[in-house]
Amino acid sequence: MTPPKNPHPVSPPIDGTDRAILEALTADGRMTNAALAARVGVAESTCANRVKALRESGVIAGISARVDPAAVGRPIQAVVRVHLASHNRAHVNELFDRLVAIPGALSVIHVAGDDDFVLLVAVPSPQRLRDMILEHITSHPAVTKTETQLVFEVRDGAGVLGPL
Amino acid sequence: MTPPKNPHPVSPPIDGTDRAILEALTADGRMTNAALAARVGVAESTCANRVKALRESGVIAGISARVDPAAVGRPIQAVVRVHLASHNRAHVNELFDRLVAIPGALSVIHVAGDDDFVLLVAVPSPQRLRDMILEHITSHPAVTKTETQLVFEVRDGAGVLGPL
DNA sequence: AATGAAAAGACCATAGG
DNA sequence: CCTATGGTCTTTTCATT
Repeated sequence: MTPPKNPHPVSPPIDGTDRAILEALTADGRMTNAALAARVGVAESTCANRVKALRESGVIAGISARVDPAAVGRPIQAVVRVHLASHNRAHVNELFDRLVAIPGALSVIHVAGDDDFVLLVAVPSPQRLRDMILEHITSHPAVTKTETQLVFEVRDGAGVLGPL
Repeated sequence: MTPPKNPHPVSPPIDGTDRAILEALTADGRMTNAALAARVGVAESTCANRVKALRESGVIAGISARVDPAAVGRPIQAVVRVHLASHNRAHVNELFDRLVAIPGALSVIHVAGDDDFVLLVAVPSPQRLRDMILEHITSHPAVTKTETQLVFEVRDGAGVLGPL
């Protein structure tokens, strides 16, 4: 008999090579496979296979460009916290769908606690922030209250690859 | 005499082609230059030049892999809101530096409003969330209070390229 | 699984319209 | 801004260990 399998069908165990690949591609997602292989110390073909496996298993959710909101006409950012009256499942899902579709929404988080949703949005001006909240958020019947905080600065954190 | 120059050294105006490039690279940051050129309808040389300019001017802040936190041992996420006693500049900056260095910190936002910082963190377990907050946040002398909300789900928003 | 080597493909710089 | 052409670097595939 083989020993018990990893209970997770996806996400095969991540070894040191995989972690090094993830670190490198987090820093520079367009690094060539050749450079990546050299950096992590495996053959190019091996490296290419690892990356493919990491993408197919979803460990790498995607490789994408990060666009500076200010450079495309949205210099103001805000955190908007949304409270709901009804936690009815259909209402929550429907609102979630609406929130992610708001132009300028960067991310939408459904949370447990004081609030129900926390949004990060980027807008052209404070006036447009007000319009956005009134039109897309408080207008929804399930929303009882929003609290908005102007963003001074966003910084990426240390990320997910450090020590557990 | 040449006509007056664009006053902005960085961020030259973004035209439709640039927007299309940004959209494509946001969806797939590893698209080849040839594929990108075909998609946006310009010559490959033009496309390569546009992309280079967008990167150098900072409109494209970077191209990087997004790693699924759950796949690397951090299945629990939380939003942590941090209140400060002192808004002394040196204290704020020092705390900001500490917060971004916390292992598992995904992003740290300095805001104006009820809170001073809003963090998104990914941790291995609720116990480790508690440890993280006690050790790295509430232990700081300027922090008076934190409020933590468990994350049910994070979704990317429509992003920054839609209509203004 | 990992490797090395060879064929196919992508990229960059250059020059000219 | 487009086309075109080299030369160089990369990716991909496959037989081998």
